Amino acid sequence: MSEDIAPEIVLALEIDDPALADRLAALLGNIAGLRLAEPGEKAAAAIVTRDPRIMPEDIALTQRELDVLALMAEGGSNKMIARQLGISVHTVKFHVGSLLDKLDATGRTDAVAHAARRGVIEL
Amino acid sequence: MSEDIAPEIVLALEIDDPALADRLAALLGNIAGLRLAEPGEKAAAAIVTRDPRIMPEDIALTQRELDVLALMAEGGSNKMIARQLGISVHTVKFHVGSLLDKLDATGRTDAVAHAARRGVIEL
DNA sequence: TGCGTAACTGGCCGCATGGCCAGGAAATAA
DNA sequence: TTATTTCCTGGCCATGCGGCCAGTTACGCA
Repeated sequence: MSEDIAPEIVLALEIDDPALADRLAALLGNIAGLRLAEPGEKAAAAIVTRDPRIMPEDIALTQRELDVLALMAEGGSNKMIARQLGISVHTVKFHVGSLLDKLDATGRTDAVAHAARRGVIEL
Repeated sequence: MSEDIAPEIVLALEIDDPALADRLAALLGNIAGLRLAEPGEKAAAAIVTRDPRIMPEDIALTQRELDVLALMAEGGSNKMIARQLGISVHTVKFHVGSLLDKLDATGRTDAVAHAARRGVIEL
Protein backbone atom coordinates (compact mmCIF):
# COMPACT_ATOMS: atom_id res chain seq x y z
CA MET A 1 0.00 0.00 0.00
CA SER A 2 1.00 3.58 -0.18
CA GLU A 3 -0.15 4.90 3.13
CA ASP A 4 3.09 4.03 4.87
CA ILE A 5 4.99 6.35 2.56
CA ALA A 6 4.00 9.06 5.03
CA PRO A 7 3.31 11.72 2.44
CA GLU A 8 4.07 15.22 3.49
CA ILE A 9 1.26 17.37 4.70
CA VAL A 10 1.23 20.52 2.65
CA LEU A 11 0.24 23.56 4.64
CA ALA A 12 -0.68 26.88 3.13
CA LEU A 13 0.34 29.89 5.17
CA GLU A 14 -2.34 32.52 4.80
CA ILE A 15 -1.47 35.08 7.42
CA ASP A 16 -1.64 38.79 6.81
CA ASP A 17 0.55 39.84 9.70
CA PRO A 18 4.12 39.62 8.34
CA ALA A 19 5.67 39.19 11.77
CA LEU A 20 3.43 36.30 12.72
CA ALA A 21 3.80 34.76 9.27
CA ASP A 22 7.59 34.90 9.53
CA ARG A 23 7.65 33.32 12.94
CA LEU A 24 5.34 30.54 11.82
CA ALA A 25 7.33 29.97 8.67
CA ALA A 26 10.50 29.70 10.73
CA LEU A 27 8.91 27.31 13.19
CA LEU A 28 7.29 25.14 10.57
CA GLY A 29 10.04 25.37 7.99
CA ASN A 30 11.88 22.20 8.73
CA ILE A 31 9.61 19.66 10.27
CA ALA A 32 9.73 16.18 8.84
CA GLY A 33 6.40 15.24 7.31
CA LEU A 34 5.34 18.81 6.99
CA ARG A 35 5.89 21.31 4.22
CA LEU A 36 4.69 24.80 3.52
CA ALA A 37 2.87 25.24 0.25
CA GLU A 38 4.37 27.13 -2.62
CA PRO A 39 2.33 30.10 -3.75
CA GLY A 40 -0.54 28.77 -5.77
CA GLU A 41 0.03 25.23 -4.70
CA LYS A 42 -3.02 23.52 -3.31
CA ALA A 43 -2.63 22.50 0.29
CA ALA A 44 -4.32 19.99 2.53
CA ALA A 45 -4.93 22.66 5.10
CA ALA A 46 -4.27 26.32 5.63
CA ILE A 47 -3.18 28.45 8.54
CA VAL A 48 -5.39 31.49 8.76
CA THR A 49 -5.58 34.44 11.05
CA ARG A 50 -7.86 34.33 14.05
CA ASP A 51 -8.24 38.01 14.40
CA PRO A 52 -10.10 38.97 17.54
CA ARG A 53 -10.81 42.43 16.15
CA ILE A 54 -13.31 40.90 13.81
CA MET A 55 -15.57 39.77 16.63
CA PRO A 56 -15.91 42.94 18.69
CA GLU A 57 -18.29 41.31 21.08
CA ASP A 58 -20.73 38.59 20.31
CA ILE A 59 -23.50 40.73 18.95
CA ALA A 60 -26.55 40.23 21.11
CA LEU A 61 -28.90 38.32 18.86
CA THR A 62 -32.01 36.70 20.25
CA GLN A 63 -32.71 33.06 19.61
CA ARG A 64 -35.43 33.91 17.13
CA GLU A 65 -33.11 36.23 15.25
CA LEU A 66 -30.57 33.43 15.02
CA ASP A 67 -33.27 31.15 13.65
CA VAL A 68 -34.20 33.65 10.99
CA LEU A 69 -30.56 34.39 10.22
CA ALA A 70 -29.76 30.74 9.67
CA LEU A 71 -32.64 30.32 7.25
CA MET A 72 -31.67 33.52 5.48
CA ALA A 73 -28.19 32.09 4.97
CA GLU A 74 -29.83 29.11 3.26
CA GLY A 75 -31.38 31.49 0.79
CA GLY A 76 -34.85 31.31 2.26
CA SER A 77 -37.35 34.01 1.39
CA ASN A 78 -39.42 35.67 4.07
CA LYS A 79 -42.33 33.48 3.07
CA MET A 80 -40.26 30.29 3.31
CA ILE A 81 -38.82 31.31 6.65
CA ALA A 82 -42.30 32.09 7.94
CA ARG A 83 -43.52 28.64 6.96
CA GLN A 84 -40.45 26.99 8.42
CA LEU A 85 -40.81 28.70 11.77
CA GLY A 86 -44.58 28.63 11.84
CA ILE A 87 -44.93 32.39 12.15
CA SER A 88 -46.26 35.12 9.88
CA VAL A 89 -44.34 36.86 7.15
CA HIS A 90 -44.78 40.07 9.09
CA THR A 91 -42.96 38.64 12.04
CA VAL A 92 -40.16 37.41 9.83
CA LYS A 93 -39.80 40.91 8.40
CA PHE A 94 -39.71 42.25 11.92
CA HIS A 95 -36.81 39.97 12.85
CA VAL A 96 -35.03 40.64 9.59
CA GLY A 97 -35.30 44.34 10.34
CA SER A 98 -33.75 43.83 13.76
CA LEU A 99 -30.95 41.80 12.19
CA LEU A 100 -30.20 44.52 9.68
CA ASP A 101 -29.95 46.99 12.55
CA LYS A 102 -27.79 44.85 14.80
CA LEU A 103 -25.50 43.65 12.05
CA ASP A 104 -25.29 47.08 10.49
CA ALA A 105 -26.26 45.64 7.14
CA THR A 106 -27.94 47.22 4.14
CA GLY A 107 -29.92 44.13 3.20
CA ARG A 108 -30.35 40.44 3.89
CA THR A 109 -27.37 39.49 1.70
CA ASP A 110 -25.16 41.93 3.55
CA ALA A 111 -26.50 40.67 6.86
CA VAL A 112 -25.59 37.09 6.05
CA ALA A 113 -22.15 38.15 4.84
CA HIS A 114 -21.51 40.19 7.98
CA ALA A 115 -22.71 37.41 10.24
CA ALA A 116 -20.52 34.89 8.48
CA ARG A 117 -17.52 37.16 8.67
CA ARG A 118 -17.79 37.61 12.40
CA GLY A 119 -18.53 33.98 13.00
CA VAL A 120 -22.10 34.40 14.14
CA ILE A 121 -23.11 31.78 11.63
CA GLU A 122 -21.22 29.08 9.82
CA LEU A 123 -21.73 29.22 6.13
CA MET B 1 12.77 43.08 28.67
CA SER B 2 10.08 40.60 27.89
CA GLU B 3 10.82 39.68 24.34
CA ASP B 4 13.22 36.96 25.32
CA ILE B 5 10.38 35.15 27.03
CA ALA B 6 9.71 33.76 23.55
CA PRO B 7 5.95 33.96 23.70
CA GLU B 8 4.34 30.90 22.32
CA ILE B 9 2.21 31.09 19.23
CA VAL B 10 -1.10 29.51 20.04
CA LEU B 11 -2.52 27.61 17.14
CA ALA B 12 -6.08 26.30 16.94
CA LEU B 13 -6.53 23.03 15.13
CA GLU B 14 -9.81 23.14 13.26
CA ILE B 15 -9.71 20.13 11.03
CA ASP B 16 -12.68 17.87 10.48
CA ASP B 17 -10.78 14.91 9.13
CA PRO B 18 -9.65 12.99 12.24
CA ALA B 19 -6.72 11.33 10.50
CA LEU B 20 -5.29 14.59 9.24
CA ALA B 21 -5.97 16.28 12.56
CA ASP B 22 -4.11 13.55 14.42
CA ARG B 23 -1.11 13.73 12.14
CA LEU B 24 -0.95 17.48 12.45
CA ALA B 25 -1.34 17.32 16.20
CA ALA B 26 1.51 14.83 16.39
CA LEU B 27 3.74 16.90 14.16
CA LEU B 28 3.02 20.17 15.90
CA GLY B 29 2.73 18.78 19.40
CA ASN B 30 6.17 19.55 20.68
CA ILE B 31 7.69 22.42 18.82
CA ALA B 32 9.33 25.06 20.91
CA GLY B 33 7.57 28.37 20.53
CA LEU B 34 4.42 26.76 19.29
CA ARG B 35 1.45 25.36 21.13
CA LEU B 36 -1.90 23.99 20.13
CA ALA B 37 -4.87 25.76 21.62
CA GLU B 38 -7.07 24.18 24.23
CA PRO B 39 -10.69 23.84 23.22
CA GLY B 40 -12.27 27.25 23.59
CA GLU B 41 -8.97 29.00 23.98
CA LYS B 42 -8.47 31.86 21.61
CA ALA B 43 -5.60 31.38 19.25
CA ALA B 44 -3.47 33.67 17.16
CA ALA B 45 -4.19 31.58 14.11
CA ALA B 46 -6.07 28.48 13.11
CA ILE B 47 -5.40 25.54 10.87
CA VAL B 48 -8.40 24.90 8.68
CA THR B 49 -9.24 22.40 6.03
CA ARG B 50 -8.57 23.17 2.41
CA ASP B 51 -10.96 20.60 1.12
CA PRO B 52 -10.83 20.24 -2.65
CA ARG B 53 -14.16 18.41 -2.69
CA ILE B 54 -15.91 21.65 -1.97
CA MET B 55 -14.78 23.13 -5.27
CA PRO B 56 -15.98 20.43 -7.65
CA GLU B 57 -14.63 22.30 -10.58
CA ASP B 58 -14.04 25.97 -10.62
CA ILE B 59 -17.46 27.01 -11.80
CA ALA B 60 -17.01 28.83 -15.05
CA LEU B 61 -17.75 32.40 -14.08
CA THR B 62 -16.82 35.21 -16.41
CA GLN B 63 -14.78 38.14 -15.18
CA ARG B 64 -17.83 40.38 -15.21
CA GLU B 65 -19.83 37.87 -13.20
CA LEU B 66 -17.03 37.78 -10.65
CA ASP B 67 -17.12 41.57 -10.47
CA VAL B 68 -20.84 41.55 -9.85
CA LEU B 69 -20.56 38.69 -7.36
CA ALA B 70 -17.94 40.49 -5.32
CA LEU B 71 -20.09 43.60 -5.07
CA MET B 72 -23.12 41.50 -4.20
CA ALA B 73 -21.16 40.00 -1.32
CA GLU B 74 -20.58 43.53 -0.06
CA GLY B 75 -24.31 44.00 0.10
CA GLY B 76 -24.52 46.17 -2.97
CA SER B 77 -27.89 46.62 -4.65
CA ASN B 78 -28.23 46.27 -8.39
CA LYS B 79 -28.25 50.03 -8.65
CA MET B 80 -25.07 50.40 -6.60
CA ILE B 81 -23.33 47.69 -8.58
CA ALA B 82 -24.37 49.35 -11.82
CA ARG B 83 -22.89 52.65 -10.70
CA GLN B 84 -19.73 50.96 -9.46
CA LEU B 85 -19.12 49.13 -12.72
CA GLY B 86 -20.38 51.91 -14.96
CA ILE B 87 -23.06 49.77 -16.58
CA SER B 88 -26.84 49.80 -16.55
CA VAL B 89 -29.04 48.18 -13.94
CA HIS B 90 -30.38 45.94 -16.66
CA THR B 91 -26.95 44.57 -17.36
CA VAL B 92 -26.37 43.96 -13.69
CA LYS B 93 -29.60 42.01 -13.54
CA PHE B 94 -28.45 40.06 -16.55
CA HIS B 95 -25.24 39.02 -14.81
CA VAL B 96 -27.05 38.32 -11.55
CA GLY B 97 -29.39 36.04 -13.45
CA SER B 98 -26.44 34.14 -14.91
CA LEU B 99 -24.91 33.86 -11.45
CA LEU B 100 -28.11 32.44 -10.01
CA ASP B 101 -28.13 29.85 -12.78
CA LYS B 102 -24.48 28.86 -12.52
CA LEU B 103 -24.43 28.81 -8.73
CA ASP B 104 -27.77 27.06 -8.54
CA ALA B 105 -29.07 29.69 -6.16
CA THR B 106 -32.56 30.90 -5.45
CA GLY B 107 -31.57 34.53 -4.90
CA ARG B 108 -28.62 36.84 -4.43
CA THR B 109 -28.20 35.93 -0.79
CA ASP B 110 -28.12 32.26 -1.65
CA ALA B 111 -25.70 32.97 -4.50
CA VAL B 112 -23.24 34.72 -2.20
CA ALA B 113 -23.53 31.94 0.38
CA HIS B 114 -22.93 29.26 -2.23
CA ALA B 115 -19.99 31.11 -3.73
CA ALA B 116 -18.43 31.62 -0.31
CA ARG B 117 -18.92 27.98 0.59
CA ARG B 118 -17.10 26.74 -2.48
CA GLY B 119 -14.38 29.31 -2.21
CA VAL B 120 -15.28 31.27 -5.30
CA ILE B 121 -15.22 34.40 -3.18
CA GLU B 122 -13.66 35.23 0.12
CA LEU B 123 -16.13 36.70 2.52
C1' DT C 1 -17.61 34.67 -44.14
C1' DG C 2 -20.41 32.70 -40.70
C1' DC C 3 -20.66 30.98 -35.73
C1' DG C 4 -20.49 31.21 -30.93
C1' DT C 5 -19.76 33.67 -26.76
C1' DA C 6 -19.51 37.52 -23.67
C1' DA C 7 -21.06 41.90 -22.60
C1' DC C 8 -24.40 45.12 -22.80
C1' DT C 9 -29.27 47.47 -23.03
C1' DG C 10 -34.29 47.96 -23.00
C1' DG C 11 -39.41 47.05 -21.62
C1' DC C 12 -42.64 44.63 -18.94
C1' DC C 13 -44.57 42.36 -14.92
C1' DG C 14 -45.44 39.92 -10.55
C1' DC C 15 -43.62 39.17 -6.33
C1' DA C 16 -40.21 40.12 -2.55
C1' DT C 17 -38.14 43.24 0.38
C1' DG C 18 -37.61 46.62 3.84
C1' DG C 19 -39.25 50.84 6.31
C1' DC C 20 -42.95 52.92 8.58
C1' DC C 21 -47.04 52.95 11.46
C1' DA C 22 -49.75 50.58 15.10
C1' DG C 23 -50.77 47.03 18.47
C1' DG C 24 -51.07 42.41 21.73
C1' DA C 25 -49.28 38.33 24.63
C1' DA C 26 -46.14 36.22 27.82
C1' DA C 27 -42.26 35.78 30.76
C1' DT C 28 -38.97 37.88 33.96
C1' DA C 29 -37.27 41.17 37.12
C1' DA C 30 -37.73 45.29 40.35
C1' DT D 1 -48.05 45.91 40.83
C1' DT D 2 -45.20 48.02 37.19
C1' DA D 3 -41.59 47.78 33.90
C1' DT D 4 -38.76 45.51 30.49
C1' DT D 5 -37.79 42.33 27.02
C1' DT D 6 -38.91 39.14 23.54
C1' DC D 7 -41.91 37.50 20.39
C1' DC D 8 -45.64 38.05 17.67
C1' DT D 9 -49.19 40.28 14.14
C1' DG D 10 -51.44 43.58 11.10
C1' DG D 11 -51.67 47.44 7.30
C1' DC D 12 -49.50 50.49 4.04
C1' DC D 13 -46.23 51.63 0.49
C1' DA D 14 -42.02 52.75 -2.24
C1' DT D 15 -38.56 50.30 -3.98
C1' DG D 16 -35.84 46.17 -5.21
C1' DC D 17 -35.57 41.89 -7.34
C1' DG D 18 -35.76 38.35 -10.72
C1' DG D 19 -37.90 36.19 -14.89
C1' DC D 20 -39.39 36.94 -19.41
C1' DC D 21 -39.20 38.94 -23.97
C1' DA D 22 -36.25 41.21 -27.47
C1' DG D 23 -32.16 43.46 -29.46
C1' DT D 24 -27.00 45.42 -30.41
C1' DT D 25 -21.93 45.34 -30.28
C1' DA D 26 -17.45 43.26 -30.17
C1' DC D 27 -14.31 39.57 -30.04
C1' DG D 28 -12.02 35.25 -31.45
C1' DC D 29 -12.27 31.03 -34.07
C1' DA D 30 -13.04 27.84 -37.98
